[in-house]
Amino acid sequence: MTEGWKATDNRKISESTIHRLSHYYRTLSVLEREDYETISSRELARREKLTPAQVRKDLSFFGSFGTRGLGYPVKDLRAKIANILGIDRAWNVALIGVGNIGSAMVSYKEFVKQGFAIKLLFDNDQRKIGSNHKGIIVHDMRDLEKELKAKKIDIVMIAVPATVAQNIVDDVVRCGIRAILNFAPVKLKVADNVFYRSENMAMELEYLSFALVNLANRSGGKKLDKDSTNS
Amino acid sequence: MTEGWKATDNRKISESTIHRLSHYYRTLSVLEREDYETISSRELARREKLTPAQVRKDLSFFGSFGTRGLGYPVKDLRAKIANILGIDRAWNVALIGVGNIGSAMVSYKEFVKQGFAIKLLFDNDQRKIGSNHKGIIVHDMRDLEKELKAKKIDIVMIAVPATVAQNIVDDVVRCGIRAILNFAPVKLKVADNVFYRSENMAMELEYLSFALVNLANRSGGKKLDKDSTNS
DNA sequence: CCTTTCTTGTGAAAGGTTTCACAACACTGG
DNA sequence: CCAGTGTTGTGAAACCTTTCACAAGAAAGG
Repeated sequence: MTEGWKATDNRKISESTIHRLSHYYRTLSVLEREDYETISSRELARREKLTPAQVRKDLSFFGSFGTRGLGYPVKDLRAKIANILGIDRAWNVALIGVGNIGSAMVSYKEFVKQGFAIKLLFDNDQRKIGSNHKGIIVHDMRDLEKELKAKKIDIVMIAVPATVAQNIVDDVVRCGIRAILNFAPVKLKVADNVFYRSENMAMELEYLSFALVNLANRSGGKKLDKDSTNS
Repeated sequence: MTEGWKATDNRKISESTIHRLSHYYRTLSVLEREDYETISSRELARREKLTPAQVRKDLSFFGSFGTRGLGYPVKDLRAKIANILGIDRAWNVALIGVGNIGSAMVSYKEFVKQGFAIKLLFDNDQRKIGSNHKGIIVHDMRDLEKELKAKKIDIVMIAVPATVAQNIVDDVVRCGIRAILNFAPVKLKVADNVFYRSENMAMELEYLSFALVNLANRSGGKKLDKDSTNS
């Protein structure tokens, strides 16, 4: 399951729209703290380095939240986006693989802040099983199904070596999990009724490397923002 | 600087193409280890869950590497992609912020494997400065410019709290760095002659959350792969 | 050397996303 | 209650990416 939801009126909602919504949400949180009452698409776009039309189109997939002549009510819009993204509730997350990256994720405060609580840890290293990370006990992989069910886990994060990641994701899917975030540097195959995302840090560095090589070769080629729409 | 390079004949190369190249590179590495001589776009596409046309089009931006009737020579194509991505050389990377995520990155083997060597660490916590992580000394942020120049750093990774990330990225750019990978959960503003990428784990979870909510609401809407092209 | 089979490379078509442009509406001030 | 200004919501246009479809070339087998 890669992409492809429909708005109320059947227009297709792209992955990019969802990611921008996440950004709007963060910006609106800041604005709310700064006591803004309303914000225009123009100002929101300026802060996000987008066009005002883009902002309006993104929001329009989900309804009309603004007032002509005035803009969008900051507080309401933020709540509405939280609802659309599903982060107005608590999600139970399990993490498999308590290595370097896994440990970092346990301590990562941004997750909790957005409603993602890591409730379960797994590893198959006997030395780690039973140990305590930030108050969470590391369980044996053999208890996977039992524990996932008991703790009502919604989302599983996978931070294991690339070589075993596919086996583990297969197990996880077999336990009925429908949403997986993968940190192993491999592309995993999942049934298409499972939501799957992958975070690949090395690939982002490769993109930068490509950019640097092309910058050096041509020493030009830079793309300017076309649509600053500064106020 | 966000996107926008041109192929030899001026066709535009998209971000997606570069990311797919990274994937092809990994698959070709596996194939080479398994002693494959050649691979067809059809087979490569099957492994990547893409269409053969997509694979051929991606490669065609950079030249014609295949032989009609035969396919692509695995070894040569891998080398060629490594060259396109710029990972056929060593890049010097510095990491700022030796907290949870920073520490994980220091130990992340995939970087070294792809030619990205972390050569420098920075922090502004006096307790961390001078300490040793995997053989690399943590430097004071005050020595930023001196050390970046001395170690000929190409790429800087930023793993500091969101609140200070913008200041740090400004400093880094002032030191002449042109490529930045950000792990802080904020969108940073950089001049458009700087290559910038951001890794935001919380945003990926939000995408999964959105997917789960929409799955629950509609219980349908899944998108099947259209183009399996199985052999 | 000819026929068959295979697979690339690529214009053209289809499909998707972003931007434009403007009608519709809301508020303000006279 | 009307004119002026500001901003949304949205079809249509522009732009970008993917897929199709096929000519061109390569190998194999007679």
